[in-house]
Amino acid sequence: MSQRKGAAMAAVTSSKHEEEAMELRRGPWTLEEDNLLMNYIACHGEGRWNLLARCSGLKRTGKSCRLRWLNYLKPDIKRGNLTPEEQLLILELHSKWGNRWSRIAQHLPGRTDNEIKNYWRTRVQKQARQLRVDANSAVFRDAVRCYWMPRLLEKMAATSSAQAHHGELPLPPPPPLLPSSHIPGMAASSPSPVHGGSQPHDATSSAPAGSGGYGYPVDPSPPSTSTSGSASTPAALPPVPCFSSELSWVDQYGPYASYADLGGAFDDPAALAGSLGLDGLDLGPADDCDAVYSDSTLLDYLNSTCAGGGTMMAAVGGGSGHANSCGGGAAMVGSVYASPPWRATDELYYQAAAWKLGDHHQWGGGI
DNA sequence: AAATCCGACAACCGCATCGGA
DNA sequence: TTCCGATGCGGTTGTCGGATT
Repeated sequence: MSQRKGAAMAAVTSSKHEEEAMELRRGPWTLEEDNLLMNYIACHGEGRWNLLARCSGLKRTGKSCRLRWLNYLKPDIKRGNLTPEEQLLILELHSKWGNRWSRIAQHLPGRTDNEIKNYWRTRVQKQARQLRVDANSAVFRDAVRCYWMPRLLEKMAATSSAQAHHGELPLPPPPPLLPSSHIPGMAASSPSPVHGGSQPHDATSSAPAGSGGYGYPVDPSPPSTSTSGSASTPAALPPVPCFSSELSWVDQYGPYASYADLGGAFDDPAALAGSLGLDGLDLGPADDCDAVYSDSTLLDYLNSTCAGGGTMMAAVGGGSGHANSCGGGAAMVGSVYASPPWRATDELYYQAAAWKLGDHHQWGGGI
């Protein structure tokens, strides 16, 4: 091929591409386009998106058609706000897999990876920003696990009881749950500091390095005696329920048994919460609970529940030094089930208090 | 009432992976 | 084995509507 001919062909190709680019539509889809796409898929089925784009009369790329169908037009797409159950599931699965949105979406029927991703970015990361911590930091993961998730459980319980109150069908019982002491690495008497305990991760299940997951670095140090002793635990602090992202019944039902897989467990959140050792805990008034994941922020909640900076700073300044962060999922669960007063998120309390009092050096750095 | 800000969500882009020729 | 098109995935941007100033 001569250079001239090649140049000519290149010019033709270039102008052709420009022409195609000129013709291709972008931006929001119109009703007509939606109808065209739905009709075509009704006749020919999904897939072969480039062919679809060419043959359907749509001036869109195959990619665009696929995305529009999967994220918006597909009949089983569930619209509306994420339920507390779904939010809890997202938090749980993100702790397991990190930003594997499509994988997470597979466990939320009717929800798309895009929707879940947006939820994470707009809601969850917002909380992290307001706390001035990284969303993947241990402190924030503690906050999610120890505050947000229990409140979602509370919300589920409230919803459940409201439904029961309105005479709806009785809920099926939750599946039998093993006591934590029966779960390897979660025995109440063994506050093992080993990261992740004996969780049945498969080769692909661990969150990508640096991309989150609520896994904790190995922290061989036992809970600080200065904070684990009941005498030094600030009485003003409310009970802090903690549970591992690797919940016992997840282990029990297999490595990827999810909330959704458990079905009935979600339908009776009160029982579920009880099974997690969260019942009977003072989680605060219901509206407070609502505020955590809707109207207000996690920081608001921390501010409201931290019963006073003075108390907390006294705890910090009173010889406890630096409170431990969660020393590992198993250890943390152990701390809940075995009920030593040491609590994984004490540091968060202290840092929130420090922040309130203007000591930004105590805080984990801005983002 | 107008301007600005902000949150939510739809859509796009670049890259990776897969499968068939 | 290599190439190439199709598809999937995750990050990012654009747009819109409601809230706030």
